Amino acid sequence: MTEISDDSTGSYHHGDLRQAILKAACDHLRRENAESLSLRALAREIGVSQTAPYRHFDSKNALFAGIATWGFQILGGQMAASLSDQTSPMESFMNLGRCYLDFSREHVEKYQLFFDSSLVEFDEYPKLQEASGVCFDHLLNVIRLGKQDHLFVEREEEEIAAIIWAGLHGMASVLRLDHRRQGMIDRPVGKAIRFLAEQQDQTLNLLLRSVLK
Amino acid sequence: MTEISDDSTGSYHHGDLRQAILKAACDHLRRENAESLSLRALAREIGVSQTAPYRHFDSKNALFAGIATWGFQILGGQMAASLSDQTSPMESFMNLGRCYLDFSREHVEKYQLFFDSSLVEFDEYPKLQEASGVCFDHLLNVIRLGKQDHLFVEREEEEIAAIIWAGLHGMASVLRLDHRRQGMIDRPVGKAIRFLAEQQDQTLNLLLRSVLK
DNA sequence: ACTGGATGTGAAGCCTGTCAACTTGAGATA
DNA sequence: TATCTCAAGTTGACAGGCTTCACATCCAGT
Repeated sequence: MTEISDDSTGSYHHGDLRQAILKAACDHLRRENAESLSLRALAREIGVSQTAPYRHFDSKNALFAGIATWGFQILGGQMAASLSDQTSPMESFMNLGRCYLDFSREHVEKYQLFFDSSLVEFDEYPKLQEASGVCFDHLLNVIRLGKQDHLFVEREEEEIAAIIWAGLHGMASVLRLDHRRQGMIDRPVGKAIRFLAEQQDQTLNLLLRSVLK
Repeated sequence: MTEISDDSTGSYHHGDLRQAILKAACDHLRRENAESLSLRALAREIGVSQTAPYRHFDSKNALFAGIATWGFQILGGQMAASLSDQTSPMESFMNLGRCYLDFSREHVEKYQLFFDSSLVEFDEYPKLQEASGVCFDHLLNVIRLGKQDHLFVEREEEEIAAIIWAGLHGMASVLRLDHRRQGMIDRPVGKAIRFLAEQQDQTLNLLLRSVLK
């Protein structure tokens, strides 16, 4: 500590390698894809030895699980925040939906892992299950509020949650295609995707209609 | 051709290697995951040299694109079949939905690739775009029928299609989790998934409601 | 019979995930 | 202060994967 801490100085210990890896991995996933992500390349980029990441993640899959867990934690926080201003159940519902879609857009790389069971095996990571459970509970809670006001069709709360969740994920997935499929821009499917992107709020409203009384 | 064609006889040409690779790859994807699929292993399994697959697929990604294309062709066929028996637009709609969900269940490995842009880059494979376009057109056609009967909310047909498509994909995605997440079986989210699985038709109905007048 | 294009082979280069054994350094303890 | 301990990082190595290139083999049409 006698000198200014300097990145180029090869200090043996990184400081917060775990977080650095998570961040670098996310950056890569945004630019490239999961197939081409390599632990070695990440390590090189960060300026650390090839095997250093293994001190923090048991395997490449564990890294993906770590990213997903991080994602759910962020999403959970944003959901909680979006629900904090007390409003009607209906309003809360819309806020939650916007929150979910915003997250899926702003954290594409994390969101993608939520549903990619070829990269993340939920069963092996209790913390991941925990974090995702918290998010689902937020949705359930809003539905319970709505049920008190007899807003919804006569179904179990979990079922209504599942339908809304599916709808939101469907929207997120289709919207995601927007960035990638330039080739379809002139086809009907391209037009459809653009509609969804431009009229998100109204689509959210329609989605809600499906479970309203 | 003087002898009975015998698998153990090392005939230089395989006959239909391309199809054999597609099939073997699908088998693997059903059992394992995309990350662990290797062209070499496939070749070994089929009994052909490591590099033979490259005569039929430019790269591993091209193989995935090939599988996805095959998938869309099958789906397109099944959609067409499900629409062939003339019924009401409403009935057609439900048939199409069931058809989509059935496909996603019976061809998990192909369906998965439809939305996995880390494995398949749509823009690079015109045939893939073509095949997926055909499927989307089936959906559009049904919606046009419904519009003639003034069934739907006042929106462009592409927009209605996008909403239904998103809903169906959402359902398919959530249902897919059923197989994998044993650890969540006792959590609310597990209950939700089971609901969706057991009451598919009613959920489809709800989904439809969202775009009905 | 011949020839060209499609299909399959073998060797080689480069990269990756992962493991085992080693080193470093920062903070606790005496 | 001197030492101990242990998480964090390093080195080197192995097995296996993708992909390319030059070459071999077969089939179809002339």
